[in-house]
Amino acid sequence: MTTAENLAQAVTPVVEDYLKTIYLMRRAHEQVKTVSLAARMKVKPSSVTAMVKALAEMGLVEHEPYYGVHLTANGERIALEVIRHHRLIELYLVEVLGFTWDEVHEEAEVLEHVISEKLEARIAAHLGHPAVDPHGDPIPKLDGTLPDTATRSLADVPERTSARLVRVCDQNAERLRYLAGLGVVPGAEVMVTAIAPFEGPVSVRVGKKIHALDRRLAQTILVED
Amino acid sequence: MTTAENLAQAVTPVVEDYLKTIYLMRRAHEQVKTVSLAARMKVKPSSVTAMVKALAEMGLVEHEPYYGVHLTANGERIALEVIRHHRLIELYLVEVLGFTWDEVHEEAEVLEHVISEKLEARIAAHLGHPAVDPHGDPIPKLDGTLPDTATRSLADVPERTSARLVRVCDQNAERLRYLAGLGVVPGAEVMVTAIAPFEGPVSVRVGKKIHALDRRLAQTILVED
DNA sequence: AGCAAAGTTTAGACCAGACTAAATTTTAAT
DNA sequence: ATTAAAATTTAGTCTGGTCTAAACTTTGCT
Repeated sequence: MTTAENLAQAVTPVVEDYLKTIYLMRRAHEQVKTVSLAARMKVKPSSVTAMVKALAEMGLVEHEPYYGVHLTANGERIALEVIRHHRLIELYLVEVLGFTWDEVHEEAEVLEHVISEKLEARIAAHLGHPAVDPHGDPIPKLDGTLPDTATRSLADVPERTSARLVRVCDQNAERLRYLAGLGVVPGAEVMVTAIAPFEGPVSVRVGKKIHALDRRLAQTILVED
Repeated sequence: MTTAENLAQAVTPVVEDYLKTIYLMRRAHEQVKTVSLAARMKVKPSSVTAMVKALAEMGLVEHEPYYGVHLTANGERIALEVIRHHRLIELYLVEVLGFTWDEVHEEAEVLEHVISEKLEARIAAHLGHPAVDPHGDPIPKLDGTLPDTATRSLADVPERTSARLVRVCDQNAERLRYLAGLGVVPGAEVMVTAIAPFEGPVSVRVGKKIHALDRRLAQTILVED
């Protein structure tokens, strides 16, 4: 505080969104560069340049041009808080208010920025301090830690092997409805019956039916290790 | 749509707040003039001038300088929607998540602008389509109507008469906690034991205890007709 | 090593919504 | 009828966040 950092800016919803996105991209082992961040945030690269500069001045990120952005401890704390809000809200909407898993992302996307810590606490308590949201995404703990979930995808399961689904890393509503229709949801027990060559589809048996899933889609579906 | 009104602006949270405030002030029979609206919105009068001009261009209000602002049909529709959100959220927080009535106003103040119509519907259904919020404030119906509640206040009840409390028109958290501590909440049955002269306090018996309430406070407490 | 493509930043504009300070208009009190 | 006080508006500035267009830097391919 000896330096002239008194000019601290506000952590607005937009700032929270940038931090959240940076966190999630790094977590997914993507490079967080101006262009890729712009694509994720649906803004132009020049807007990212300006915002990253502001975030750096707030002490929330560090930026190495042409290399990437990463969060400081403060930035990460905020990102995890927002992600915790998001995932708690998603689960609450499904468990308590009867939403389906394809409906909750958009709703949580705005609510995550405006709920108080008190409301967050009540929601968490009401849900019994859950570990994962309806998509199987882990919910950051209050202490700012985020446990890892499985990293093995359905496309990595050997043919003729069973696996229990734990997570679906996709927030497209139509695909989520499609998967739910097939019974492909966290918790389901499935058998991989075939994996076509040349990046072809992955066939799985759910109950008595067999469904062929596009390889890229199968890669977003994670199974228990 | 033949005129050049295609330049329609967005109904932002700030716009919603102005409309809501204008509605509530008129409903309370207050004049809605630049200065009084500025005081309510906690902005400077010049900001109100600018915003009222914008609202008028959007067709949401009409403004007669030195006389007052009033809502158009469209403006009123939006105002009532926001008030419906606000009051449903307040009740939900109390009934489902264990909030107290003094905690919910601030929370609802931001949530009211961001919940979807779907979430509003789920909340209303979950609560059984309630008529009033925790303060006894009526909840606007889906059809855009807002039933009146009682208009007689505790200060209008004759001495040595009983009355049932139906509404507390105060959103100050400390006063609400104070009143709750006395048992002065909607639904309570009280007896007015004395009304002091010269705008003096109103004494009420709640259960076995007698409490003296400031006249202005008593006037915010409405009783059944 | 040279050069095009890709990535990044700068410069300048815009919008919403607030502000201050100054001007203007209306009201109300003598 | 005058005039002081109150109310309102105008003019210009600021901030956060976006944009386009143009410039600049790095990377990577031949």
